[in-house]
Amino acid sequence: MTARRPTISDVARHAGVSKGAVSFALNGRAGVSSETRQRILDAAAELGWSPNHRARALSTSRAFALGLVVARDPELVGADPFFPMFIAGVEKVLAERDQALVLQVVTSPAAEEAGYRRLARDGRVDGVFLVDLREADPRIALLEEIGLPAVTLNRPDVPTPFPAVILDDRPGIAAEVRHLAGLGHTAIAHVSGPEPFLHAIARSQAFADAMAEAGLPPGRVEPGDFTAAGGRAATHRLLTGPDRPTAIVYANDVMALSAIAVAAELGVRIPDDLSITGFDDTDLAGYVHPALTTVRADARGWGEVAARTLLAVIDGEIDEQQVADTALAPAELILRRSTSAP
Amino acid sequence: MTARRPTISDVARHAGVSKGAVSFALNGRAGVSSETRQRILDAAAELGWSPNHRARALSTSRAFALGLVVARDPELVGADPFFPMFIAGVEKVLAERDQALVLQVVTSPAAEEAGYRRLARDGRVDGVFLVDLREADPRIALLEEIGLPAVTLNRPDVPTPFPAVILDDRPGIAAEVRHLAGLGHTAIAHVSGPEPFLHAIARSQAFADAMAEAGLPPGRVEPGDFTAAGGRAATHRLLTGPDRPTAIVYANDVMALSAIAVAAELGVRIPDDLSITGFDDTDLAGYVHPALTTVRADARGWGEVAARTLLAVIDGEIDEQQVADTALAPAELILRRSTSAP
DNA sequence: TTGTACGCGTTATCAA
DNA sequence: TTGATAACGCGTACAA
Repeated sequence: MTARRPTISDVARHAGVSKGAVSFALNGRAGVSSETRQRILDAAAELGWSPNHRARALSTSRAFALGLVVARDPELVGADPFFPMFIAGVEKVLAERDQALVLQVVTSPAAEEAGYRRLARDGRVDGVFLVDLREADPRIALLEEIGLPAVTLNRPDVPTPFPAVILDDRPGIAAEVRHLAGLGHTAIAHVSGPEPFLHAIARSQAFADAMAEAGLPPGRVEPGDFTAAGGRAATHRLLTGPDRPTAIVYANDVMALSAIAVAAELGVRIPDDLSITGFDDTDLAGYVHPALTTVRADARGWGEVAARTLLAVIDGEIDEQQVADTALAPAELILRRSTSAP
Repeated sequence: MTARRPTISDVARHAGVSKGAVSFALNGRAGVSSETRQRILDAAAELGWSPNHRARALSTSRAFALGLVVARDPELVGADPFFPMFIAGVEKVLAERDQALVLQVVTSPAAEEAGYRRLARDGRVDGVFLVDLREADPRIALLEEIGLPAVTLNRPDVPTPFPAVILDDRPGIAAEVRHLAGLGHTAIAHVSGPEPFLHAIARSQAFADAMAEAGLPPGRVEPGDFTAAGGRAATHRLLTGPDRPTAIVYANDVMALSAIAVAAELGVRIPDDLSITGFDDTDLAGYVHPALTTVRADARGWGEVAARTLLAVIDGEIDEQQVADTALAPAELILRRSTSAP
């Protein structure tokens, strides 16, 4: 027996009413008396009816799904605890609402645009999360053009019709610089993240601002790329160049962790000769020698709030004009052993 | 102007044929002469028609999407390069076929079952990837029950109707043990992955087998859990207990990397006093001190083959009875600096 | 090749 | 206000 799944018509027949009445009753809409409503609900329960998602999607022109397009190099994604945590947060909200998450991983800018267009053309999702915002991010205009709702993680540097869910990286970096300055460091350098990313830029900016606020001369900034290889190269330049810094603030943990090896090879002791700080608080950060002082953000909470916000936008609860940004608690400093007085 | 999207009826009208003819023509099916077919194709192109995914999904009862339910702790996912790589491989295949990937991250066994059931009930996906297979994995029976096609990554330890895509972990571990034995190590220990995972068990088994093959006494095995904390604890037990090993084979990189700190704290030099090997070749592995000897598998290729296989199962191209397993090249040894003669 | 029923829930229209 | 009827979304499949 194939046990055909009961449809709304079956329920209607069973309850002795029309299809339309069933739809109203099941969606809690006015238009049916409470007693027939109950009869319909009973019939539905008895038959074990559950809505056919595809039929609903067709008739309402909704996908009941949200999209996430990840354009980072997968190597880079693997070293970052952000994505799994963020997605776990998103998932928590979506599970409650019977929504799904459609994930795309793309490896080129062309594929990225194509990815969003395909998601929109096929009506695969009702909205998307815009992560890893870049300078003059072309996706803002793209999504406006194709009419796909979105929320951005942090605020873009271009006019945007989309609400932003903000988790400010800067206080974390500032706290690190203050911590180092408080220990007596004056020659503090920074290894940044890859240029186009707004969060990388924000961290660099926060570094510069915090240095100024601490009354210190601007520190050297070496470009990094969030990878271990990039962190190693940048660290090597800093430690072998003139005016060796006594502390380095890294834009992420992986780069900071790679510095431990460079220091060991060059005979530079951490933290005695060199203090280092990371960003992310990866699983490993607390289990290296010396344990890494870093900064932790609530990526999971970010995912939850972003998901709720995006669903609200889709449901029209948030006016696109009065873009209401939501701010989360900023990243917090985790003091460990990789920092000490110079 | 809302520019209603052209439907198949519009195309039919434009080409002066029936809806059915259009459907045949666009799907390259027989039933229309090649000239009317061309006329229809021209009309479709002129109107800028593209199929309405939702309507197609409803009438064919297909989702045109595949599912991936990740039941690992998100903390654990973040430290593992497997998922992003695997997903990138999957994505490559799906993009070509206009399929989507629906991702679910769950944090409890109950949520896991509910996740699969929801995916099936809502017809969200046409099939799923079964990753992180466990002992007597209940998902095999669950998926059979709900009739959701699947492919498993590696072969389960219970009867399965699903094809397996195999990437054997064991040769990688065996190569590590042979390498260490070749260097003269005899007291080799193993820090395993968490019990229920079949890949963790396979690695432990491979370790035991390789030790026997090398003519060595069975090495000590300490349970790990793939996390840095677990790796640290296990390493500490091994290095402070009796009969300290001269080499440790870890079931993953994160645990091996955490050993570097333990060794440093105990004054154990790597590799002089202790050789260590990892598994995964994470980004950081080559950038610690000393660089980690480990094993690398082609997770991206795994994703590609798994996706192709799953689509073939869904399309009925693979007979469920004659489960045809596909084997990929096993993981390869990456020799670096964390191993040397005892 | 054509015409049309079908998949299934939503919603506008209309009668009671 | 309650509820029935029918149109709608759009492509597929089968009888004619």
